[in-house]
Amino acid sequence: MPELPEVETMRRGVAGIIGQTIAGVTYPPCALRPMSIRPNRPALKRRLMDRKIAGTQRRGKRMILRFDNKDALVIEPRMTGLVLVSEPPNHEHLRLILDLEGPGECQLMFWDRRGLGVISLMAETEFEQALGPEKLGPDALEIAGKSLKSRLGKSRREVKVALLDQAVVAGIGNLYAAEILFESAIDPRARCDRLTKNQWERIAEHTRAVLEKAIRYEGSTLSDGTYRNALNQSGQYQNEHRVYDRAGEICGRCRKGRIRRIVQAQRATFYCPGCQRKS
DNA sequence: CCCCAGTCCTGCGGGC
DNA sequence: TGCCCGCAGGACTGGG
Repeated sequence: MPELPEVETMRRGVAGIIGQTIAGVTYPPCALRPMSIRPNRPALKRRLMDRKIAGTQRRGKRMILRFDNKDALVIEPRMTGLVLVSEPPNHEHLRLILDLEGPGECQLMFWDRRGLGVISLMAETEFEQALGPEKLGPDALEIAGKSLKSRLGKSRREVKVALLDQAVVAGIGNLYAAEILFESAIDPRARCDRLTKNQWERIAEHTRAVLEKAIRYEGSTLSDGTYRNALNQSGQYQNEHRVYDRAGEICGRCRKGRIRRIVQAQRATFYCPGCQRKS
């Protein structure tokens, strides 16, 4: 499930496309539900043709291609979407191919098994509305304790649920929320309004540290094997998980607690009852 | 403001 | 052995 580290890994993996020009846009035949594309397919094709890729960006869990005319192609992989410059896992779930022309020319592909992903081409004003500070909080790689405290300090929400809110901080999903709170030694059920300044600082610090380390490991490929980098290779961070998907195991930090799985906001949460505290 | 359940969707693994 | 159901969860929506 691509969260910030996986999307950042995809972005870095396609660095070679910068400077190339879109010479072809194709939507491969797909018996399954097509990936959602805005505007519609013919219009997207028309607006993409002959555009030069000026750069790539990432905002939270979204990857962005910037063009010479300031248009932005915003890619939200959601659960199973991949951005690739090599052979996709299969052709059945291939949704879009951009033929690129220029030095080191290649094909840029979007593959999405479940088809929950979204691709949107936006002009500048639309982009600023859709990805602006109203919709998305600060990027998780740059989050500060102060910012978390000012946004959540009076909230009665449980801290783990609040960290998944992209308007608070952009880029954290279910997996990394669990790992960040483990490293911060904070109980995921703790109420935001009961956390101290020091605890917010710890959360911010470990958010950056966990995500940076996960980027170095090129993200997490879970047992379903879906997530791959731009070259269709697995990530390695799943081997570093301390709590996620480790229910029943003895905690590697306190060596006493057993990792528990609970449900918060209809999502699985993993934590160590031995060393993650509410206050 | 926040919560909850439902929606989209496919593949897989547990249970019978 | 085979089949069916439930689960996986990112973003969003409508009702409370």
